[in-house]
Amino acid sequence: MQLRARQLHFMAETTQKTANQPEQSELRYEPQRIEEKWHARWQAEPGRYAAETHESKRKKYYVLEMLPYPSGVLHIGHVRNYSIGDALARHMWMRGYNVLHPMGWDAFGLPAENAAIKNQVPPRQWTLQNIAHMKSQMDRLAFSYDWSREITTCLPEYYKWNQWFFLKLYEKDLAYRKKSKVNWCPECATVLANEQVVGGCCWRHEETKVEQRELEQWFVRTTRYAEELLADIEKLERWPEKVRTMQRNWIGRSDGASVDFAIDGNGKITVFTTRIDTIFGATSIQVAPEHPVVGDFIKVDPTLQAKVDELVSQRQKSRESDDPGVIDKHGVFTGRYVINPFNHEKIPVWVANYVLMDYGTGAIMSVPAHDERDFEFAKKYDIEVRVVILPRRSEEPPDPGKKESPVLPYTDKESLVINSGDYNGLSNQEAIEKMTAFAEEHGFGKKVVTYRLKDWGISRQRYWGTPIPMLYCEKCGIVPVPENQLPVLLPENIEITLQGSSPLARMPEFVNTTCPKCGGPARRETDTMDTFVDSSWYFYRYTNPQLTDRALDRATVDYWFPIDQYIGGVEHAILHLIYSRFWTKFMRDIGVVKNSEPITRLFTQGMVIKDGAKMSKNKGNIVSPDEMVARFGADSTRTYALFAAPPDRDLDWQEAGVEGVYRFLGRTYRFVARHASVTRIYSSSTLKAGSGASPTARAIQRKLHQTIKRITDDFQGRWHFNTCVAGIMEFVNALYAAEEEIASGKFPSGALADAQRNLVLMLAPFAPYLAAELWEVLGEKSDLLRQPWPQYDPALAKEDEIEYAIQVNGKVRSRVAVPADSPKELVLERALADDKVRVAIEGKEVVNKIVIPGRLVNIVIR
RNA sequence: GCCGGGAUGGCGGAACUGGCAGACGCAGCGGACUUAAAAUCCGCAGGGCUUAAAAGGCCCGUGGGGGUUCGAGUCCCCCUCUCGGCACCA
Repeated sequence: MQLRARQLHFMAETTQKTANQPEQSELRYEPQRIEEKWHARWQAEPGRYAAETHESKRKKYYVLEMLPYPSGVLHIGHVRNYSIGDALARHMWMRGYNVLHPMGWDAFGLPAENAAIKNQVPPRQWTLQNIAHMKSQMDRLAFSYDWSREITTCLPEYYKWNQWFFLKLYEKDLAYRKKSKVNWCPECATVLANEQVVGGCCWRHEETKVEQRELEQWFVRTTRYAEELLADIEKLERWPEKVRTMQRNWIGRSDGASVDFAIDGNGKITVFTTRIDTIFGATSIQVAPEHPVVGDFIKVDPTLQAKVDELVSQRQKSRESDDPGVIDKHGVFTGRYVINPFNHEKIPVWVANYVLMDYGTGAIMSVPAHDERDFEFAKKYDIEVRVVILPRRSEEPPDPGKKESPVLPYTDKESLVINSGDYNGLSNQEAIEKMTAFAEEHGFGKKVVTYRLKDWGISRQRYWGTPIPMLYCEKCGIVPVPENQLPVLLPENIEITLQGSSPLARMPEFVNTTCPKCGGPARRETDTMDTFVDSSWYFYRYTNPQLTDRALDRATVDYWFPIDQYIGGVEHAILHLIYSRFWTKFMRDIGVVKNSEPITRLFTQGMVIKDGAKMSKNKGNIVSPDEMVARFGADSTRTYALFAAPPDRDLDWQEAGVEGVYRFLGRTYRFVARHASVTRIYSSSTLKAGSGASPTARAIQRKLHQTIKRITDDFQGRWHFNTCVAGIMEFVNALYAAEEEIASGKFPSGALADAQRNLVLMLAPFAPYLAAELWEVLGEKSDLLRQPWPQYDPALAKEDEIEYAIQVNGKVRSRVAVPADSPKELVLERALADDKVRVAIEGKEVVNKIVIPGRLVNIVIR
C-alpha cells in the first residue's frame, strides 16, 4: 500500500513535466498513466468490442478462448491464453472482419462449496464476487471481450438450457439411469467420471485414491456417437495432430468378433477377440473376477469364493502401488471347462486379475503363443503354448515345448495359419474372414466392433451444479420435469457439508413435489450435473445469450459457427473437446444447429513454467498478474507473454524478461513521441526505389515492409508471436539508428510519418494501450481497433543489393555484394574474382560451382 | 511398455521449404551523459588457437554415434536424457 502511494506521487510529478514539454528528450514512458487514461475511456464505451449481427456484410470470424473457472484471481496461464486470443482478435478486426470475441464463466463446481464451508459464504455470492474481480482484471489487461454476450453458467438463465438439453437427451434415449460401480473421491465426496480419474486418483486431489461405490446414476450415451466421433477426427485438419491422436486413442475402436464357448455342463461364456484366426491356439479361457459366470460357479463350488476374493484384493493392492503400470498376473482355476466351438476341445476356465469386466465381454480366450500377456500367464500356471501362426510361409514351425517367448502377432500377408484344421494355409487376414463367417453361420459368434469410449456418467452428489430435471413418482416411476416448468431452480440458503449424499437430498422443500402425470407425490432428483455439461455447448450460447424462449437461434448460430479459432490448454484435449463434439452432433440431430463439428481450428498453448516447475500454489511459484501490471503495465505483461516463447511451447516466466519488454515499449514510446510533430503535419508517403531519396529512409521503408510481411504472415500461419515482437523491436532499433538523420531534418517527412503510423498499427494487437496513446500523440482521432492493417508491398520490401556468402567446400571464405536480381553468371563471376576466394582455390581443380539465388555460392574444389 | 513434443551460448529463444548457426531479449562487460546514482543513449559479446596488442587468420561447435548431400540444427538409421498423454483394451 505504501509502495503504491509513493509510486503515484512520483508519477504525478513527472506527468506534469512531460505534459508541458512533449518534445523533450527526457520523455518518460509511464504505463500507469497511459493505461489508466485509456482504461477509463474504454470502460465508458461498453459497446466498443461488440460484434455486428449475423446480418453483417463483413466476413465473420469467431475467436474463442476457453472460459475460465472463477477461482478468484487470474493467473499467468490465463494471461497467456487471453493474450494470444486478444492479439488475434484485434488483428482480425483490423483486417476488416466481423469478429466475435466473447468471454464467460464456468461457474458451477466444487471449489465454491468448499469456500462456502470454509468461509461461511454462500456459493453463489462467492462465485459472483470472484467473477466481478476477475472481470476487472481482464478489463485492466485490455482484453477485447464483447461483454454484452457474457455468460455465467451458474445462473438460471443459462442452466435452464442444460436442463432443457437433458430432457431432449432423455427423449432421444441418450440419457438413461443405471446402477453402476462408480469412482468415488472421498475428498470431493462425489462421483468422478472415468476421465476424472488419473492414475487411480482424483484429478483434483492427486494424492487421494479413488474408491468404488455402487450408485444409481444418470448416464449420457456418448457411445452411440462413437463411430462418428472417431470418423470425423479425420475432418479436423486444423487441429493439432497430438489432440487428434489422443481422441482416437480415447475412443479406441477395435474390430473383432465375439465367440460363444459352451460351458461343460450348461450355459456359455462369450469372449471378444480381435484375433479369431488364433482360436485353434486357445488353451484356456479367462474371465474377469466380476464376470457373472464366476457367481454361478461359486454356487456350485463355494470354495471358489475365497480364492476370487483374494484375487480381487491383490488387484486392489496393485492398483494402489506406486507403479500402476505392469501388475503381476494372477489367476484362479475354476475347476470348470468350456468347449472350443472350432475344434471341440475342452479347455479350462480361469479367473484372471488382468481381464477387465468393462471392456469387450469381460472374458477372453487365451492364446499364449501369440499374445504376450497370455504367454506370461501360461508360463506361470503351466498352460500349454500352441503355435498356430507363422510369420512367413518359408519358416519351420517352432517346437512349442522349447518356446521361451510368444511368437507374437504376425498380421501381414505373408503370415501362415497352421495347426488349425480346415484353415491351414490361409493368411491371417483370410482366416479372420473365413472363421468369422463360419461362426456367424453356425450361430455361435459374430463380427463385433468395440470401443474403449464409455458412456458419460453425469450425476454428481453435489449442491453447486445444475439440478437434473427428473422426478420419481411412486406410481409412474421416472418422470421428466415438463419443459414449461423449467428451470428447476437450485435453492439458496442451504447448509453445505461434505458428508455423504447430496445437500439437496436433505431439503424436503426441494425434494418433495407432485407428479406432473398423476398429480400424486413425487421426489425430485437430488443429484446435479457434471460441470462438463455446461462447457459442452456454452460457445453456442454466446451467439445469442439473451434468448429466453429457446436455447439458441438457428440463423444466428448458423452464421457464426463453426468457431474459427479456439484457444486453450492441452489438458482439455480429451474431456472437454470430446464432450463438446458429442454435444454438437446431438444438437444437430435434434435440429438445433446444422454443423457437425463445433471447432474449425484448435490451438493448444503450452504451460507457464517458473523456476523449472509448472506454476502452482503447491510449489509456491505463482506470479500475480496484478503485480506485473502494477510494476510494468498491462502492455508489457501481455507482450512478454507472447515474446518469451512461441505460444505452443512451454513458457519460462522470467521477471527480467518482462522488464526487457517494458524497456522496449518505452523506447518505442519515446521515439514516436519525440518525432510526433512531423507526423501530425505530414501525410504518409512512400519512396520509390532508385529515386535518389535518402538511402536511410529507403532502408527504413524496406525494413518496415519486411516487418509487415513477417507479422501478417505469422498471424495467418504459424503464430510465432515471439518473432513478431522481435521484428518490431528490430524495426524500432533501425529507427533509432536513423535518428540522427531524422533529427537533422534530412529524412523525408512523409516517410517518417509512414514509418511511425505503421509502427503503431503493428503494435496495436500486442500493446493496445500504448498503441492507442501513440495514435493519439500522432494526431489521429480514429479508433485504432478499426484501422486497416498495414498493407505489405513487395516492391518496397525488396533489397537493392544482396550480399552473397562465398563458400569454398562449404566453408565461408568471403562475401560479395551484387545488385539484387543479378544473374547466376554474374554472381559467380564476382565470386571467382574475389581475392580471398582466388587464394583459397589457387592450384586446385574446381569440380563444381553452386549458386543459391539470394543466399550463397559454394565452390567445390579437389 | 506404447504414442506424441523437446534437447541450440551464462539464460529465454531465432534460423519458416536442406543454404552464412546464435536474430530479438535477459544477464554480463566497456563507453557517453551525470558531482554521483538511477534512467537513457552508443558499443562488445559461442568456445579455442595464433598475436605484445589489435586487425586478420585458423580450428571446434546445435544431447551422443553413424549416414545421405557440394552443403545438415533441419533429412535417414541407432542411442541417451527430458516433458506430456495413455497404459493389462483381448
